[in-house]
Amino acid sequence: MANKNKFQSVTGMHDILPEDQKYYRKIYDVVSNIAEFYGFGKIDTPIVEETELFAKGIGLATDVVKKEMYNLKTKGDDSLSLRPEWTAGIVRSYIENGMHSLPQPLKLWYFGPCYRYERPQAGRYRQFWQFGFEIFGESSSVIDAQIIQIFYNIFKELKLKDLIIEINSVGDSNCRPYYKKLLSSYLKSRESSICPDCKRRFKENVLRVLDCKEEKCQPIKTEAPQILDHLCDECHSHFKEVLEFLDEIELPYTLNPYLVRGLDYYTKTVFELFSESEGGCKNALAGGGRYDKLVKLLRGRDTPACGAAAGTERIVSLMKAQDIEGAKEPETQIFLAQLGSMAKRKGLWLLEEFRKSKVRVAESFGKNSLKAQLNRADKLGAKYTLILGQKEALDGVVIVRNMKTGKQDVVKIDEVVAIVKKRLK
RNA sequence: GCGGUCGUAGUGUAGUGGUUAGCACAAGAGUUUGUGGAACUCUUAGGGGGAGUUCGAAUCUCCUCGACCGCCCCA
Repeated sequence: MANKNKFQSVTGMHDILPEDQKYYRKIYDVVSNIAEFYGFGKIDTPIVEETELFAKGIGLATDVVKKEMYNLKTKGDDSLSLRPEWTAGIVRSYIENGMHSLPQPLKLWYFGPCYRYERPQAGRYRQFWQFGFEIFGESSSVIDAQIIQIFYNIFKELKLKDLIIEINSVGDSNCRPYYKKLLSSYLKSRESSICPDCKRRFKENVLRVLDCKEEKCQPIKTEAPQILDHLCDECHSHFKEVLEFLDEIELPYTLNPYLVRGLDYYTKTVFELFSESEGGCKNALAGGGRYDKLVKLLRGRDTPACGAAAGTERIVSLMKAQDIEGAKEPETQIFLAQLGSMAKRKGLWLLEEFRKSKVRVAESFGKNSLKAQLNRADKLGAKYTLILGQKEALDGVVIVRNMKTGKQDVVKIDEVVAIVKKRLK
């Protein structure tokens, strides 16, 4: 503990305060509207799953599973993990709930926190919110394009600038093993000239060498055999079709033959979305792809699937950097000020009358000075302040003060709701 | 897991070995106790934590915690 007298949030996790909620709400609104339009059903899965689900689904050798999971043991000696991403859990749910017997393709979306034990950094947290879309039971390439389109549309609707899609194909079990061999033998011949990290990658996950940013590895990457040249017929035509769809809907993409993702379950299409604007966040805003083998791997029926996820914190920070507004806060138009205990009681009652008529009224019942209450009303930007004092309470009236002009009218307390409603129009 | 920068009231900052640790904003109370947006007064509240050096540490050293930024990896 950093300070024995104070608690603080744990490393890499932070509060989302009221002032930031508008960004999250805006994102949620846009995402849920789009999900609804495209016919996705919302799903929530538990934050905790069996460790083995992730190990098997994401891949034992991946960094996410090997060193970034929050693992815990229960009293019953079960090994559980906080979800580092949603897909494995959703696939589990798809299988467990027999969703294969629902009309296919089955479309699901989600929005919620994930956990990864990593070093916190720009756009990276140990607790972070992801939203994502998954489509099960459809192998057609049009689905891949549609998933990309959905994410592009979400970002477009959020007014994020300079969006770019990077796309690649990582092949499938027919062609990827062969390509890996090819790449390995190529790299073996150049092993002396690659960076130390790549030497390690070469052993652990050859494909990741393609992702290296080291200067000295670039020429080696350029001359390396590219997976796109070695896709099997099926993967090749699938990928070609995806690109044709993207051309058709005029999405700005670039082929990135070096794009390989860190989760093992991908087959065929993989992609990431970025914003290339100033304040340049090199982090992907969203990433995903096709995972045709995952459902079967997790002991379900052989079911093709495709999906992607986006990082909410990264989007929020980009929105701030690009001066994009969050969801609009409701305005405070009416403030109810009271003086004296009798007025306070009447005020409590009057507030309920307003609530029943769906008129938002702010108040500060805890304050006793009228001055302080008017001050608050002013700061909240109220158009009218209703003043209810001892005198008014006795007479059954309320003073309606126009905050702009300072003009005040005395109206009957039974009519004030209707009168205020009228004035606000 | 590895490297770099940093850590003073709620926020933003000043102060480089001895100061009542200063300022601004915010918050709260008030200036004829029933009238806001100005001014003024007052109040709340501070050197991340722990050790060490020293007569004396916010200031120097070490450890630790945290934040930010890279690497790795990812959303």
